[in-house]
Amino acid sequence: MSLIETVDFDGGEILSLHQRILSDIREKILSGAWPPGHRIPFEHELTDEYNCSRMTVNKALSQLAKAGLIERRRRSGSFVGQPQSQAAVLELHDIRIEVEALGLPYRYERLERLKRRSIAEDRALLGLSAPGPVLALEGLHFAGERPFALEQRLINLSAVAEAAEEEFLDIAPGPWLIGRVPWSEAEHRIRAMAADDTVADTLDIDPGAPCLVVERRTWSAEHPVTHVRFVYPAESHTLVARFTPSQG
Amino acid sequence: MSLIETVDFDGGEILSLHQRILSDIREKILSGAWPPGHRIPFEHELTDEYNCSRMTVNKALSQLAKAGLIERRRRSGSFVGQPQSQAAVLELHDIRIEVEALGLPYRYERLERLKRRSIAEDRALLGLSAPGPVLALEGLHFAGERPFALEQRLINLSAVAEAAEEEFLDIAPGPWLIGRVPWSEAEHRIRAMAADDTVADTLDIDPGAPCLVVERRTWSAEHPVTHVRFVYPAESHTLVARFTPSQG
DNA sequence: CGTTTCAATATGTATATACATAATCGCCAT
DNA sequence: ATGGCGATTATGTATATACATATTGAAACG
Repeated sequence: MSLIETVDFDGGEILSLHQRILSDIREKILSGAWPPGHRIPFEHELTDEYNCSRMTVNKALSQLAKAGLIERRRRSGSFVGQPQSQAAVLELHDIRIEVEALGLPYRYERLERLKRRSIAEDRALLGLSAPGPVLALEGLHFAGERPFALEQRLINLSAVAEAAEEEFLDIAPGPWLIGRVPWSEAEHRIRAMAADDTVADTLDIDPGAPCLVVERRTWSAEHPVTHVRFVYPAESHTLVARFTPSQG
Repeated sequence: MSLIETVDFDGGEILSLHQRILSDIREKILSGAWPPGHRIPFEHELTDEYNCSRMTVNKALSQLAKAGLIERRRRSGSFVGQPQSQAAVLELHDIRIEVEALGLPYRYERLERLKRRSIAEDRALLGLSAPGPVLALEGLHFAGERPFALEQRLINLSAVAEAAEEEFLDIAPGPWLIGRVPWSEAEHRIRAMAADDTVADTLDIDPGAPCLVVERRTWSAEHPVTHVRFVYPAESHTLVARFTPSQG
């Protein structure tokens, strides 16, 4: 028999001790068996219960604490936390993937491409303080024959110089940027908007029709990279977000 | 001098070794110094660099791996991951807090309250398979004198029996439920919608005006608890979501 | 009676060690 | 060549131990 035991139980899943402690406690909390405020067993008690070292218990509890499920207090013990503010994780996929998930053929078409020195509006959208070259793009994502989303994008050419050479005729800027910009932070704004005449015409919907607007500002290493606005006709799109007390 | 050293540097922040390794590596990845695919030093190399034990390095790297910043491969080493699909964290606050953040007085008013045996539509919204008692509520959240959001809610009375006794005259069901339902999972759907005549009248906007709709389904311990639909006039509300490569 | 001090306690961080396991590399026999 | 085999290597998981640190509760003191 090995020194490190793995336990085969229930569904036949193999869990490490660490994971078993984690899921046991999580289950107790999520089921309500241990309500908010309840003191969970001390580390040394769990050490006995699971017949393992304190380090193993400690790692599991620290993880639960980081996930916000429990709160740890020196000298007092660990307590089930109060359910915090609703925070949901929103997965924002590439539009190609969304369209193909619907079983429809995807196509991107460039409508406009303009290189210019940033005007005040560009700088506001990108969060730039000084003027510099930007690329303004407008394009349309199709699902089959129907417009699926309108994309209006600004790229900060000081941050992504190579973009100046790219035509973006039928490759969308999103996928192009991923892979070229290493890792980034982003801020998203989601709102509803009535289609103005131009947007309505482009998306082939009625003027004034409701649209879902998703705006994203992206930074890489503190430098503004891009600002993009996606406009979806209301019928074409629902964002789905999930909240599960972190599996952390 | 203590055995466990803490290091005081830069901004004067005290970081544990563990945290220092974490933030050093994160910085290298986010700055692009170590691009995606780059092999980061082996554990034993970092052990030398930071003059600490492998366990400490291992904990830090495992954490980065769980956060998705790096990918670990046995026998090969650890590598900077490809920036994954955009996932953003959406904080969905209580409406009272949102309104008060705007500096406006908040008020909730019940419009309707109906206890009934679930009809098919209720069960579809709640995700119930068998019929049972539900409470259907409709209420209006005010910011000052103006309607801020319309709330249409179903509560599964089999899961939250006490709700049957509550009038919800001027206390919103959201805050009431928090604290009574221990920990929960939720699914959110966000979309744009045109106000129909009833909604327009209630929210005091034009029929057909765009609205942002946020629907939330909540479970606790696998049991459906509540379904709620918030309808915001487009002007009144923007959701903000942030994505930062996990600090995990 | 209030305050100060101190020991006890539970968690926080780190070490050295041990063994497990998956993947890869090179060797060898076919 | 090539297909299998074993050694090597880097990570994965767990242990026992040590010392740090915040907090509490009780004892000692003015």
